[in-house]
Amino acid sequence: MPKAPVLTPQADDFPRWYQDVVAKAELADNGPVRGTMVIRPYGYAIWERMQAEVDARIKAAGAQNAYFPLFIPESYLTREAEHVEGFSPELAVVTHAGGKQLDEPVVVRPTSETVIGEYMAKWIQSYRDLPLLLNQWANVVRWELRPRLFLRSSEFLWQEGHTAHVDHDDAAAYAERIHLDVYRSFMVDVLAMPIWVGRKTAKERFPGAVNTITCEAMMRDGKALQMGTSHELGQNFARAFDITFLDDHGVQQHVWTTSWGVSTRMVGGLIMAHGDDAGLRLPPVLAPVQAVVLVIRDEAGVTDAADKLVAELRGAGVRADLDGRADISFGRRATDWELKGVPVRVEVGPRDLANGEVTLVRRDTGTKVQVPLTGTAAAVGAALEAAQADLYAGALARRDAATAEVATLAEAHEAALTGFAKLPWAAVGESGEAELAKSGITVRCLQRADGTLPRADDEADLVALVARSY
RNA sequence: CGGGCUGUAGCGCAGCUUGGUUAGCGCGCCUGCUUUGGGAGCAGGAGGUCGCGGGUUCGAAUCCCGCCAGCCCGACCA
Repeated sequence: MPKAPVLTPQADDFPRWYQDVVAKAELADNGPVRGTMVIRPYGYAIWERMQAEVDARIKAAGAQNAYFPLFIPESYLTREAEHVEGFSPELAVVTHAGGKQLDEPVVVRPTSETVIGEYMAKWIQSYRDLPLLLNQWANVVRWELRPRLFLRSSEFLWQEGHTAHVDHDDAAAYAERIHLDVYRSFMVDVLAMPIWVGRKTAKERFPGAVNTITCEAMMRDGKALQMGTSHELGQNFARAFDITFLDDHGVQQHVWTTSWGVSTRMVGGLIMAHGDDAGLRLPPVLAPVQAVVLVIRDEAGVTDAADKLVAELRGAGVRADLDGRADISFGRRATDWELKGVPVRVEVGPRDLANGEVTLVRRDTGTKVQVPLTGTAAAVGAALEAAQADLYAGALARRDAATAEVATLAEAHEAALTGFAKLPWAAVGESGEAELAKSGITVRCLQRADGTLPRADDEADLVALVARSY
């Protein structure tokens, strides 16, 4: 009899598989308040790696980090009509504090356009103060009825950028720049995830935005996940918060603002885009631990050799850790590292050492090769590079195989059972969008025929990408 | 908010129909010995207000009533 699988196989029950991975790879736990999430050290290490990579890109795009308060006066939210309408169902509101009822209730930020707008108004006087490019790393609260760890929780962690510009074109260009140079670059180069970049339909747009650009990724069950968004807010918030500047002709004008964010949801996306029946598969560029050196048995100088290997790998710039827990069976430890998705395992045992070699195992492919002890660092480096490329190629192949180009709504329905459908936006329209919604299918984004970003909803010959989504 | 289901050890469950010893099983946990090249084996051990409250009964995890909580499906979201 074969052993029971470590995880529920994806093909049996994908959501169950997801929960199993989150639990067994020790990524997160449910918090005591329904919908809240405890991020465990390994899950948080993944998030910290994401933060580091995204933060560096944000700074390269010229934005600076700052921090705004968790509590926002309720009145701020109500100043922008669409914004308050969009968020009010999921607001957590503090009515009592300091032992008494508050004169004005305070909301826990669901996003910070409003507070930041208030301060932009204070700080911006002249066109010389523009553009103002701010970002903050923070937690936000959006009360959720149907929570799922990482994908949808009542409190989550994210980065939210908020910028102000002299005119529409500068704002639009910056929102697009962030989307491509920060988000797409990060998702493709670090997460090894292919994504569609497109424009949200009016129905799917951020409350208060005039345009929302999205990164849409496909999970291994064929469903879509929105991995990040950038919004052009036009002058909506500038008017609501009176953010004005004196232009170079001495004329007072409202600024044009943008906002953009990615969250801990990306951890969920990463799990579901790459994970397999043995657990997580982390792309090497992201992985908190890129290589684990595993002592098979602590005899004949094996531990010493393993220690040296770890030091050598670290010297070569590899994030390497030692697993010298020789009191736990080899098989158990091997499965644990597979669950955690560590890209490369270097196994060292007496037999290897006797031959002057080590066993190198790739997590993504499962391939095992013997390499000379003296060439380990180089072999690990090569394996990491190959794994990064192969994970991307695999995800891209799966996505393209599960994306059908169709012509009609009926065909789109069919295709969305297993993946994405691409069809002319003209064949969908707002009525078609409502029709699809009845089956739980949404228009993920609109693209031009060549895959580039549309400048307007009513451009001719736009293509709609539709799918079921998380 | 409407419909369906479930509450028994950290997790997953059996037991309930037909009330009756000390409430079991798997995983996990602790101790010891033997193990360690794919989730170890054996032996011993710890761990429970059976969701909560009431009722029926000599006796309730089991039957009855009420409550509470959670899960799944229909309107929104990073």
